[in-house]
Amino acid sequence: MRLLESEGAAALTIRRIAADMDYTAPIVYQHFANKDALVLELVVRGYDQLLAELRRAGEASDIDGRIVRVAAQYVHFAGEHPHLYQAMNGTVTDADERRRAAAPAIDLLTELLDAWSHTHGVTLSDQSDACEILWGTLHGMAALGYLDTVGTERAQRLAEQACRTILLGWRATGSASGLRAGSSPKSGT
Amino acid sequence: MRLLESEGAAALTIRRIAADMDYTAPIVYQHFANKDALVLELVVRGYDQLLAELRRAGEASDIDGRIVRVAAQYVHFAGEHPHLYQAMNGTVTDADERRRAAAPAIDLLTELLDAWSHTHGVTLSDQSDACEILWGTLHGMAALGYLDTVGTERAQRLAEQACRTILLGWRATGSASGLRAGSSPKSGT
DNA sequence: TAGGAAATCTAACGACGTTAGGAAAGTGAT
DNA sequence: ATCACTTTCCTAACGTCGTTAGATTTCCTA
Repeated sequence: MRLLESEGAAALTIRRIAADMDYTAPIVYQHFANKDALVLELVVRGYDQLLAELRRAGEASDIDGRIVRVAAQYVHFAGEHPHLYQAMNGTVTDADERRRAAAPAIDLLTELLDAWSHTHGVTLSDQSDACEILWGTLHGMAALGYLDTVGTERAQRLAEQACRTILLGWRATGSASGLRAGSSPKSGT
Repeated sequence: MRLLESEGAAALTIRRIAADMDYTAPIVYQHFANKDALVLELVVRGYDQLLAELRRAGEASDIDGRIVRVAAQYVHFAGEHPHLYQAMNGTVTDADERRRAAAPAIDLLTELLDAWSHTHGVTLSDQSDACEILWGTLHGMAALGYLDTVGTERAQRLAEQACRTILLGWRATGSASGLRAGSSPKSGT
């Protein structure tokens, strides 16, 4: 993990891992069936850490603030651990195992959305759809952060903004009718 | 390109590329400085094709429909060309070059958003922020499509839904006041 | 037809993931 | 202390990768 985070995926070599512990390459295969299994372990631990940080960020009082702060923390994590995050979402470990590793974090989002819809009296058309949208958006903003033209801090801001916008949009759809294209937006029931 | 799309990035080998054209490996280096440059060329062509498809999808009449259809087409492209799309967003080609390749497609989004805000009389707090959010969201939904639990069709639907929700949210923020919160304390702009 | 230029191949280097088989080191009983 | 046995670790190798140097072939021109 130390090697991955400090020198990137390209440096994460079986021989290099072994050498950093004063061993030779074959020793690694006594602990992992192959390199993919090793990377998967790193990915799982990455999601564990991410989950812990998201939980801590979701301890605010009001539900909207909690969601927004979780979103910001997600992008912050991606910015702090770029190589790890890219391994967590890369093509080395297949999609199914990644999803399984991410499940608890997604559950956290589901809980937050549940509380949110309950608090605001908004029934989302599909709870699971809403969760996926939020999850996907966070990943999208995190990916933006790696572009030189965006950067982590702005990506974090964008995540908060996107989050607030989506929540607002859901409240608008939830409250039926809502906006009118003209000039005076009356908020209908 | 044919090899990448049909057999994936793992099969995209210099020797394999050469063999498929009845040549040997060194010949490839007369056309590309190294493998990264070759992959970059594929990425650029991928963005060209994506841009063309997005343009075609953005020919509907009403502006909201155009944006939503572009969003769906983006995710559709990612689903139709998974290996190419993953190369376009992978870590092999660095972020700066990817951004440059994606620029025209992002410009298209900017134009659409411009027309949208003009049509609805909504002035977005930051045009460029809005564009990045939309762009990032599309990527997020596309990434979701690769999960077994989501799939391309649902990801496409989610993209349309996320798109509509965000637009609705922007109209709500743009029209000030908008919804009455009822009780929730929310952070201002 | 000879000679130079262009095109292409063979062979190799170092590094990779991975495996097989042997050396070394500890452990227990005699 | 010596033997057998198990555990631990390393050396050596295989095939593949990206990449480069040098030889070889092919082709055009004078």
